[in-house]
Amino acid sequence: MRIPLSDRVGGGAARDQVYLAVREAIVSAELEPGRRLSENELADRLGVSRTPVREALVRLRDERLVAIVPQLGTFVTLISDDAIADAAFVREALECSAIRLAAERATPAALEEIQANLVAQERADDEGDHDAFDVLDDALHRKLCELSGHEIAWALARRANGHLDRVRRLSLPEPGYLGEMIAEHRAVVAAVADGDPDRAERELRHHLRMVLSQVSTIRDAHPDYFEES
Amino acid sequence: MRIPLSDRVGGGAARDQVYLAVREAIVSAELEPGRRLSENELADRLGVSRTPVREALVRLRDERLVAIVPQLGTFVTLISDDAIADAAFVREALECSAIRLAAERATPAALEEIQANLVAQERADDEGDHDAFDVLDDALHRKLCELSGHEIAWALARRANGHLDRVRRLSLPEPGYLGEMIAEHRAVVAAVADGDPDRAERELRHHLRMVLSQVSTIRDAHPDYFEES
DNA sequence: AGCGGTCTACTTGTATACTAGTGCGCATGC
DNA sequence: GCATGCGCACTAGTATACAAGTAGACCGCT
Repeated sequence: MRIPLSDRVGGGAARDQVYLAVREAIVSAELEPGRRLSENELADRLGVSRTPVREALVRLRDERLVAIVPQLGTFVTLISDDAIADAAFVREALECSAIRLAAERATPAALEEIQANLVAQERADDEGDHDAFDVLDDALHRKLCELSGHEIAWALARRANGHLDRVRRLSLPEPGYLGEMIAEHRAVVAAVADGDPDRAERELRHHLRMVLSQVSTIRDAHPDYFEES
Repeated sequence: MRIPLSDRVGGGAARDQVYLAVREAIVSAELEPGRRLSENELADRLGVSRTPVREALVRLRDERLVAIVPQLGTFVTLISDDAIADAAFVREALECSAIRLAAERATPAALEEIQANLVAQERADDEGDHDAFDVLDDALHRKLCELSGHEIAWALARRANGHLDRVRRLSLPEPGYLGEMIAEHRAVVAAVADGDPDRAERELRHHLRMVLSQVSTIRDAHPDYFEES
């Protein structure tokens, strides 16, 4: 079982790879909400020992994606309205604060990079590549946070965003949905380019709340994934 | 060395106690910035094994209070202007968003509890009990976040706040400083009680920025604690 | 048949053993 | 005396062993 580090795919340590793998599995609902996990099973499946698995699970617990019950088991948390509301609140607070600064500090070079991202989003839309769009979406929001000088805003928002990410990944986008998202992105970016913090914040807040509108749809499609409130 | 759990003071697991103990030691500068830590030494000192120590250190790394360098050592981070700015940004974003909701949702019962806290703050000021004031200060901010319905705002703000906490704890308050703080607290609470989100946010933002004014003082007193920028 | 106690198999929490790698010091050669 | 190279002691990362506790199945009793 002792595998040299160099044989492991990816650059990071075992703990980080376990974290990424399990998080992706949870967010994509490959590990469905409510499912019971076992540190031993995960360790076997990923070819590592329990130690890095445990450290990864602790991080996921901080994100409320798993619940660890001593002497009983570890479970994928059910999607909860409270957790979704908290995630939305945190993300809105952090990103909207960040974008105000971004609007004041944006440089032409950065804006050019962002424009290229928007073009790529449209290409992903044309090709119907939903996964590529998600990656570009994240990259755009991250870039906007970077512009504020507080990259930590994105890191925290992302970490708080687990429950919302699950909703996003579960949703099968209706035709035209991506186009709508891109239009909102453009509106936000335009306000930043104009150096208008108030408008940028308003547009972003509107944009961030669009995702919430999908929650009820997903809830209807997968009631067993949700916590009863 | 195998100590039964019941013999350990406090209610939490070993990992949590290690976390609290080490965090307190760092924030109070008992473990001074730049100091090298050793998992083995900490484990011996606290009477536990390396495992819970490691898990605690990972959490502290997330808060940027320690830096873990593989195969080399773990170090208490130097206080950094960037980290302070990030902490202030995050705290301002989260708490100011929360207090807007708090101003809309505050109940008479909660306001009464907050008033009692303010009275206790004044008693602490009279008695010159700075530690008690810090506890009450935290309790007040936490309560205001709770009122918003997003307790997570306080949890995240606190976790992001490590570098600022160190500054706060290092500062020897000048006479009248606590009185000023209490006056600002009263102004914030009054705006919340009036149900005025805009004023509450403005007052809180002003209040949160006061702590920053102490940074340069501390930097002059302990230049070796700071990262050169 | 229905109920109750025990026992097993599994869980996480903690402790310890081992691996790979780094820096520092000391000894050796110049 | 000084520079260089080797070795030791210590580090964090990972693997494994042990401890404590829970749920559920199963067997015996009423």
